Amino acid sequence: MPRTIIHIDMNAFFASVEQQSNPELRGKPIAVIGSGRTVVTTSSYEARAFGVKTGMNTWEARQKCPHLIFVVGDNRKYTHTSSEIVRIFLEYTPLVEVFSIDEAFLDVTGSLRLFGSAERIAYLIKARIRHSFGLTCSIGIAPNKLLAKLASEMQKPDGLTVIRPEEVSPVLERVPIEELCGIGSRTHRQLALFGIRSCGDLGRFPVEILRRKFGVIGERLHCMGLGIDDSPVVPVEEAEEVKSVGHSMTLERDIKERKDILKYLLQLSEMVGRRARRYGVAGKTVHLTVRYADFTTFGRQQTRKTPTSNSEEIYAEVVAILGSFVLTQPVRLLGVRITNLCYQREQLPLFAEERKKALATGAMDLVNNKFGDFTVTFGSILDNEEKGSHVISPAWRPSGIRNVDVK
DNA sequence: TCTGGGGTCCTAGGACCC
DNA sequence: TCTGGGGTCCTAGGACCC
Repeated sequence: MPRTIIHIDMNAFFASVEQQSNPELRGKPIAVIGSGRTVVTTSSYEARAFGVKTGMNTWEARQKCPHLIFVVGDNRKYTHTSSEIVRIFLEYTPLVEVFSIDEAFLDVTGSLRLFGSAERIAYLIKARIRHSFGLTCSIGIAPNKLLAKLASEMQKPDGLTVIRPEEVSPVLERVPIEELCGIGSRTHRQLALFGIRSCGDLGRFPVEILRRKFGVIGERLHCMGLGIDDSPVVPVEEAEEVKSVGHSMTLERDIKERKDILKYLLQLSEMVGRRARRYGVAGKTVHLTVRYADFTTFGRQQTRKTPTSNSEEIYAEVVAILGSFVLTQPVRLLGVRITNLCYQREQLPLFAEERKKALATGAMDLVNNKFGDFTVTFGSILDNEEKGSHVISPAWRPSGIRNVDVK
């Protein structure tokens, strides 16, 4: 049974939302940033014309575009708008997968008869989003998620691209492999060593060699080259439960004093514990992440006898982990995460209620459950002068990171 | 003023038990 | 005394996504 999948990608989402909420910003080059040591999260198309890109630091962005306007991001605004947009999607199919705050997959196979065609649904959605929010999006229509996402990338902004089943092979023949979702810079480079450049090349390449080189990923790569993807569109209420909860922060300045480090670790432990308790989860394993001034990053973890969501217990584990090795450089970033999660619904009836409510109320809660925790307030921990950047990015691709080849 | 923060999945090696 | 193998859990790190 062939499916029809729509992928919707909001154009310059955060920047466009800001331009809509503040008319003075419309038509101008703006960049949404976090606070502290931060990078450009999203830039408006006017700014992109000057070469301002996601991931640039503010200094570099200013060099590219001297009259660039910096706007500190407001996650609440973005999650709210995102929720409202998902509400629109749900009017066309119940099968909506919220892929990120500005992207979604819709399986409209069962809605075609009612609305006429996938293109018509796409036009209706575009019109609704433009009318209600003044925002544009790029839409891809294809027989599966892999190809729908590829299609939506093809025309920006405000595009609509259809890849019909009979067009799959000829289209893939000329698409570079790095355009596919799932092929990052490392895999791209490894495949290039085999002389594989286009999806066509990838599909023709012997699968055994891919399997030997990449393990289970090899199989998947082969299918991707052929445009095969059977993964279903998973509505949020059927999505798997989260597997880890964590927070990290890049500090305003690199620090080496143990007491300063502990201060931030307490704050991070509290943030993690609080969120875990709200989700009704407890973790058996506690992870500490450290990034040094020179950007080398490593982690240490410790598994407890019993799971915990208690901030003090998490903090105690983190302190123990920190004591188990020697810091050799000033610290740039600290992170705390719990994994090996147990769900404690029976102990937290409130959570069950919230979950039920979430399922009933729809889009708003769905999105908030997935992305709504951006605005963490740290009640008891107030003396840390920096809170880091809490603007999450819809798409950040490292531009200047030095990758060291393994072999 | 070089380089964020939230996740998932996979691999590989070691400990430990039967 | 020696010689395996399977299974599971744990740890560290890497690749990928937004």
